[in-house]
Amino acid sequence: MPQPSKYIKPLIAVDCLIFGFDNQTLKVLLIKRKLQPYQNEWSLMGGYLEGEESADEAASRVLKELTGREGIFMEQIKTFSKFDRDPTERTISVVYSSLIDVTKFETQLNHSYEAHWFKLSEVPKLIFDHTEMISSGRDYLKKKAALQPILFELLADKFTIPQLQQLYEEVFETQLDKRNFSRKLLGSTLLKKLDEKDKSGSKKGAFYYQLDQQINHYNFNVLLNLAYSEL
Amino acid sequence: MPQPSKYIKPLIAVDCLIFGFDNQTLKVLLIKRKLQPYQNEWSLMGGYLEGEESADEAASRVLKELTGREGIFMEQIKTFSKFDRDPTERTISVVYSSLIDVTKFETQLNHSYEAHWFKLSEVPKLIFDHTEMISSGRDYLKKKAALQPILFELLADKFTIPQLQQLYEEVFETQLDKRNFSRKLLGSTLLKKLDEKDKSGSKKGAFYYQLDQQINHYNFNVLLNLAYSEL
DNA sequence: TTTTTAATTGTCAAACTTACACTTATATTT
DNA sequence: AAATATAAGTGTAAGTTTGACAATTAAAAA
Repeated sequence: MPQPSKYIKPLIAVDCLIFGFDNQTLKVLLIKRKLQPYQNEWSLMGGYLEGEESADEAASRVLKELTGREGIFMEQIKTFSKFDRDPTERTISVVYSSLIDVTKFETQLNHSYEAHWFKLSEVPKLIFDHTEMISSGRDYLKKKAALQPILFELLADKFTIPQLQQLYEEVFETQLDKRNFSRKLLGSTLLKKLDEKDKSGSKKGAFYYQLDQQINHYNFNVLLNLAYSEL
Repeated sequence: MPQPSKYIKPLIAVDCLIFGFDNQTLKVLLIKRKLQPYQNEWSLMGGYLEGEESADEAASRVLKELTGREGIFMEQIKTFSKFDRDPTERTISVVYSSLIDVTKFETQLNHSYEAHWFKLSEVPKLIFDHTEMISSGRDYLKKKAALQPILFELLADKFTIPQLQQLYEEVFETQLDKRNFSRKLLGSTLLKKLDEKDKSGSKKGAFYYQLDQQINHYNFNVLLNLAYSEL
């Protein structure tokens, strides 16, 4: 049994890195910090572990507090533990990343946090090590998305091929040829074409697609080859 | 500023998941726990955060304590935080994974820990959630190795193509065709052939190779294609 | 009817993957 | 000294995928 004198017992925080896509740009959701010190500075949405909560549970709670929703895609990214990362009190923070469809949440956000979506290139100065958290999360997203079809979490149920391509271009910070892109995606058995068109982006309109149920039968190769040159 | 009453302040542990390869099998290094309770049960090598240490620093210290070495490849994998994961006292554990060359460390191990290498298929019952830690780490290793040439950390400076193939087969739990394997690897500009042969594995002997300095120019495609079908 | 805009689709050459089996170097055995 | 045993090392052809490239189409707007 450890001796209390030698071992530290810090506060445990969870911070939520929330990625969103508005069919144009990849964004992160930031809030104005409510606590002193650094009150009203921009930061990730966060909170402290309470009672018998695990970090996963705390992150779900914190995420629900901001978005009003449960069951949002969420993954643990990394734990930050430098001694003086929070000058107020020794705190270790477990960072989670969520992917959400911006349009679905625009109206539901808890307004008391003054949350705002920022383009990744326009993220303001953040408190503590939150800037580093974002770059860890961005890196994680690239690698994860190279191996699994998770970027669909950022899209609405129905989406168009051009929207999907734009998303991949944003995440991997690259340009893709649209002929090759749609050949790959449509050849993947991943997508189901709908009869409906999205007319918002062009006069001709682009057909909507949905993720096909059987994402199991999916051929990972498709995404790998899209992505590997950008990692 | 958080109120001490509402928020928890647990002990912070680090646990080291140490992978090794003996040119045959992928293994993990386990120790006999020294602390009560569960004394003498098998577990990952671990320790508690002390003083102003970050988790990275604590993990390095713990790893050095067991192996006698510094500068070993090490990465943070995941943080485990379930309420009752340690029934003794609320403890949150940050798990790290290391890759080491078994032969290099066989003799240097700190014997007071009674460390032992176990095949992944023969890991005994472990304390707490350490079994889950191993499976998280194994999963992480696959994904990481699919995107980056890290498995060389598990080999000696000099290694043969058959050894390397055996390692990839172990990590990805698959069989690979040796003609295709060597064609890919030798075509990658990743390896430099030496004049020396390893005669231990066969009568003919296999030429040694080394990692070429310029791992930057490396073509990730090589590893991706080796790996994607196994993820 | 014409214009404008973005969506959609095809081809060809090059590179890569997969499947498959014989030859070679060396130690060991006879 | 010759024969044998063992794992290392190597080649090829067919099929598939990639990457580079531009014309056509649908529909709204002028």
